[in-house]
Amino acid sequence: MLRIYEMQAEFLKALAHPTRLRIMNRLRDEKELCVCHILEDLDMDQSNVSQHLRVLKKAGIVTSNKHGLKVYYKPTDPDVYKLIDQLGPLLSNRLKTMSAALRTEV
Amino acid sequence: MLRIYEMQAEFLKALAHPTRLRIMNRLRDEKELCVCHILEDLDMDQSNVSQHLRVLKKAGIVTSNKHGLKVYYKPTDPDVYKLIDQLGPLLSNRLKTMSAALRTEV
DNA sequence: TAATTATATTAGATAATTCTAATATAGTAA
DNA sequence: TTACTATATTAGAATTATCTAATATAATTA
Repeated sequence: MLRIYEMQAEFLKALAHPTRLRIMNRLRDEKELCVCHILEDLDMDQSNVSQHLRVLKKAGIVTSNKHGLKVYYKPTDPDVYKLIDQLGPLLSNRLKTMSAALRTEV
Repeated sequence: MLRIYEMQAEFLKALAHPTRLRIMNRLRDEKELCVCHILEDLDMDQSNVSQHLRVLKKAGIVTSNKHGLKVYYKPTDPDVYKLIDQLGPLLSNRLKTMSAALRTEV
């Protein structure tokens, strides 16, 4: 029995959080980034960010490796940004449609 | 204050469910499809499917219109499939990486 | 009007996610 | 060894998502 939709849903769910999308955006174009630098941009609890990184890692979206005390994260597959970058046009189209609908309904 | 990551996350979250991905796949290449036909493929409770359709609609991913008793759904923006179709390669790459890792570790 | 059909909504139970706070671990340096 | 630093884990509370079952609504037909 194929569970492709389950796998797709798990992947999307792992991405579908503002903090995790922020982390992924921070990792864009970076070879890799240590947690200490990821933390800098986020202004969030260290343990919370650590938990979000775990979610991304469990879904296979990022990988990590340790050098000394520091742990470096990077996207497993840079193609994940092709997916993320589809969101921009989709959302702006949606806003356009909504505002057009507002205009005609008023 | 920009909430772009929140909007992106909401959109992804609305897609991130096996049943909703199944529905979206069913709607692919269709001009529009009535709930009765969507139900056919899913073998699920009618009210459950109706609730999933509501989630998709609230996120702006599908739109609906009523003709008589029937309600027809279609994707708001066909470009949503560009995003969905990125999942295939990402997941198969992930599987490849995992099976390679297994081979070297045994 | 009454019955039927297609779909939506509600209520409530269960499960999953998220956050905060506290604590644990692993590596480094004194 | 002890202290310190970077990161991870755990526990528990609060929130959100999901499913099932029951009911409601709106359009159609008899």
